[in-house]
Amino acid sequence: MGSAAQKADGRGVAGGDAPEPMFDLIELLFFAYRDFVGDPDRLLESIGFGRAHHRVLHFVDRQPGLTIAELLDILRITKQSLSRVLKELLDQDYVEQRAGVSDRRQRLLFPTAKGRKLAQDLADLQTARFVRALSPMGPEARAHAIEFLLNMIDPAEREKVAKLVWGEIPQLRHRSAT
Amino acid sequence: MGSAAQKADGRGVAGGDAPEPMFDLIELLFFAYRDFVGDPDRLLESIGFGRAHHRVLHFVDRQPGLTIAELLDILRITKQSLSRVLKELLDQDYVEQRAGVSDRRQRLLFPTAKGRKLAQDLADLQTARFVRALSPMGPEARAHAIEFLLNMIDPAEREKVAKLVWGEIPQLRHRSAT
DNA sequence: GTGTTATGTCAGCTATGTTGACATATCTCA
DNA sequence: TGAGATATGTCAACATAGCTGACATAACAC
Repeated sequence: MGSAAQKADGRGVAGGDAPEPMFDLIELLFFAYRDFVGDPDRLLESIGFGRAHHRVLHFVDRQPGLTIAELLDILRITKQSLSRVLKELLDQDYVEQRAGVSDRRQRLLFPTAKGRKLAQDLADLQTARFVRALSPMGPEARAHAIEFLLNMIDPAEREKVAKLVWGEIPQLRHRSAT
Repeated sequence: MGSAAQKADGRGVAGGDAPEPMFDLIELLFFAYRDFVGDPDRLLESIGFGRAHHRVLHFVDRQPGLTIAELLDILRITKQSLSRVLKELLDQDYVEQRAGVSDRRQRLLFPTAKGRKLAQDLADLQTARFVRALSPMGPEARAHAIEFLLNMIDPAEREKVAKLVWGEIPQLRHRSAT
């Protein structure tokens, strides 16, 4: 870390201690995330939806044809939690189901035109915030933010997330290993 | 944005449209935040606490002598929500109250030794994740992450957050206004 | 001494997660 | 072809953490 090597509390004298707590990053990430979800929250509330609906719609929009099992794996919630929210999205024509082609037990999820519109509006709100955050920074700011956020994810999850985000991994992005 | 100026859907022909959705940043922030709070969640669960307890303890630990009103303002929750969680922290000796000195209606909140220990353990978990994320990146990665996250916060809130995080604002950090 | 403020508390509601148990349709494979 | 595994649905009950509204108390301010 930068400076601050001296401290007067009970630790940090010598030996393998924890590094200085990064209170700034901890708190900034807390507030940044709150505002990041705040924009969508307001729009969703106006149509009687919540964050849970947002997550489901987002991933269905991004991965049309997603199965229930895949969605549960991405969201890491139980099927009972998912079903309440998904039922509302289906009933109100934001999402539709079709039977799987090779396996007719599967329910493939697709956004309707109405669902794609809402998903796009929500993504636009969040994108606008990223644009406002990054535009006053250097040209590499976006790449740095992507690398930083990817590195914040559990290493065991990164490949799965990268596949979900970019399809089939863009180019192995570790400045690390060497 | 990098490339991708052509698109085939119904928009983006000309005129002041929204920019391309930044799905990568949207999803990476979602997963990064989930893992960021996942470490504390597991520790908290082992002692019967939840995220709400974490937030309260964190800010009491960081701002000893915080009043109820100030805490409500930081967390943006109602006093009824706060009171349930705070009561448990008080009952179990993680936090203690003292009457305000100049205004005895106020309840000043302080962490106990036990509370400081827990707050530190939680902060250490989150700090370790930041260290793992930043160490394979360049020496300026931390400063970039701080600037990025601060810029993600609502402009109207930034000064308040900066004061909370650094005390009295370090040095005006806008590469933006030129 | 009256009105405002800081806080506490009771009661009930909502959103979103959980577990456990069981039902149904479909697939797979011996 | 039939038995077992799999994908999904559903019922019921519960937990956490937010909310609103109403009312109480103590201490401050003028």
